[in-house]
Amino acid sequence: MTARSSEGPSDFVLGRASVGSREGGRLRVSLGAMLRDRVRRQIVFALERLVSAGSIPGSGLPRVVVEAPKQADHGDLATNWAMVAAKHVASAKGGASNPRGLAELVAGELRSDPSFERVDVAGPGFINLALSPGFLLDDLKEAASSAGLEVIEDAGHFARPTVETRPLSINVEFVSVNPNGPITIGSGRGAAYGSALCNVLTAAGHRVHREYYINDGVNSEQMRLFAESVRAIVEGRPLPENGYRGDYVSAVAEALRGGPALATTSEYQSASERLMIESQRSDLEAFGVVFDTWFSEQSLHDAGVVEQCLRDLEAKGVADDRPVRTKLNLGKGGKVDSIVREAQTGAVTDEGDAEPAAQSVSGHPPLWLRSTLFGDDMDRVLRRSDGRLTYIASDVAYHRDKFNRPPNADRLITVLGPDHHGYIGRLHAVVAANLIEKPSQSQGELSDWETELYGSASWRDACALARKASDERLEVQIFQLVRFIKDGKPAPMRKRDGNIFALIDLVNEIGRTVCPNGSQAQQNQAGRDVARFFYLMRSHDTTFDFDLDLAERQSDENPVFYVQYAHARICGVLRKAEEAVGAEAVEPAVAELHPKERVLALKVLDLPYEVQRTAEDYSVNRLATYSIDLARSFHAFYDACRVIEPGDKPTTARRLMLCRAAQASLKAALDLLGVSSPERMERASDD
RNA sequence: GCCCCGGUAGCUCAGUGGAUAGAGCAGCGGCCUUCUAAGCCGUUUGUCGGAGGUUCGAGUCCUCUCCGGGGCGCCA
Repeated sequence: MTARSSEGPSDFVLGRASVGSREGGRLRVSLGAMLRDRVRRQIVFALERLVSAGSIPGSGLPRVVVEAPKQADHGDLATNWAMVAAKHVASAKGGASNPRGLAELVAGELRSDPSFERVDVAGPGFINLALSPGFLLDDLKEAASSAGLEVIEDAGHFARPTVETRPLSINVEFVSVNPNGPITIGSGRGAAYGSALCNVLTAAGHRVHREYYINDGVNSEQMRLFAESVRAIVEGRPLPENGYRGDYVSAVAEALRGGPALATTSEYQSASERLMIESQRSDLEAFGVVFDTWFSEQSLHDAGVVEQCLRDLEAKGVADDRPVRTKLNLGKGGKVDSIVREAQTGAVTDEGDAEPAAQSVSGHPPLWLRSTLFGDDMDRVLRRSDGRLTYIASDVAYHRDKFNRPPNADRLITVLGPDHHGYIGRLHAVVAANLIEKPSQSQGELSDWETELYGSASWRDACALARKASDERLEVQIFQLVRFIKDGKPAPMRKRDGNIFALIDLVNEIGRTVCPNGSQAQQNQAGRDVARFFYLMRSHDTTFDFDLDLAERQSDENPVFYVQYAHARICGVLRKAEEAVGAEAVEPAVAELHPKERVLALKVLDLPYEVQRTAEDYSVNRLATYSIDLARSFHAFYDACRVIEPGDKPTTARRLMLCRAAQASLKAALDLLGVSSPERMERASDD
């Protein structure tokens, strides 16, 4: 998050803050949503008083940013405002002003505010704040009476004061593999990431649509080969070259053998696809991933919209069948050095050998998407010379559909695996080609390569504008490779039959190991919890090692259990309190907090902030880190502070409130990750 | 060649332009008559790959560079 310098007082002063507003009769303050905003508001009030008194100028002041200091003895929260503001104040007054002096001025004002227990100026000009217990308890009360995720859904409204966000309609497409095999442990990362991302975006107030794009185009090479493999097995013939093999292929063949007779490969294709899609759906569900829409690529062809889209692109001048392909020679930083036009003399077979045009199946030249107009490094084929349409031809229609179909997505997020990295430029070109408008008048010099590629400044600018629009509306998130570690060494990703391990097998294996005496359902839950947490622990943007040895350990070192155990412990305390104290209403003691209580309270109240940031940068792993931190804070508190003290009911009431708040935050964080929050965890008393 | 990701403690990794860079694991030493010890507390560990730059301040931003992983099809 960047601190924006402001134009005037209206910005540095409250901005659009609306803390504690009511909307629809529902109190929006929850989970301390933005404890930081409440603090920020108090600081802004102090600054306003200083402005009124003429101590500081009333304009040109920077925005107040509240941050958490790394060192605990630097207080609960801090602001660097004085350091940033010093130069503005100095120039406004035409004299020197040092950050520390300015900080002292503001600190003096803040000391009269009962929200703060202590206000210190430190280092080069930080203002360190220790919050008063009453201030913290107000927020904890809200959090304690909340019910986890339900409340977090309001977090987006709180986000507004700090960052301007408006609720968007977001379509998130993830997993989207061919229906030619089970969901693999590789796709598992995308499944975990995509589903958790959707949870977070929802929590931040957006309307989210979860979508799976079924790559079932009848022209797909892989799908045809898959169908031919299944057919070969059913008909007892040898597999085609590079055909599909493995248990699941036989299983599909077996299932089809029992059904109505199939005559053609395309009948085999649609029948086996249906079976695979059903199996993928059930595997994903076992992994806690559910989609709103399963969108069939083939349905676009069937409806004729792909052909229509191609005609539209030709009319717009971004697709044509001239026998030439443009490539961009890119220099450092993606700058275009020069362009190359390659004459396309004929069709290229699957083996990559060029054939004379006369021998190509149809004799037609291919239809090109001129994606280089939008910065892609080479033009892409939409219709092959044999007349068949490519995958990106469907993508043109698919993206148009995603934008135009209700609820009319404001933004598309597409989650892709590392092998699709090269696809980003193409996708943006596809969207830009859809969005391009007629060029208007424009001026400016054209470079050599621009002259060759665009011919005119107005066309160049129209293409650049379309690409910009595409960048704003489509966000491609690439997740990186996962490496599985077993016995301390990288484990093979493939089984003996050559297929990548299935996600469902990973879930089952972990479940069985971790929960040997559990029921099928318990094992599935445990396997899912561990697998999801591990997938989400690390940034999706980094290759990471999935440590199977650690994942399958049913104990202390396993971070999943560490976090879940904290939740179970809280539930245990609350159950005990029910018996010991009952429903007796006692006002929580507003008194000196134990240091561990304070740390826990601050961590609990940090959740909405974490959710907000995660919804901004899509770094879902942050919530896994947060849940571990929160669990740690709780365990430390639990060990240091007795909660149920029959002789001290006010303190008991306060600590129970803290427990309930911690429970709400912890459960919410786990819910967002798609991991369960057990109310009890019994240690398996064995060996 | 170009693009993407990474390089932080012995290992796996967090880290929001801020103060003395943090966890977990591994190692060592303590703590259950007490709300669940799947827990807690203490202790050891750093040329943040390297070089410049931007500024009050850089692990974080920019440029260059070295090393590792991945990607560059009329496949998806």
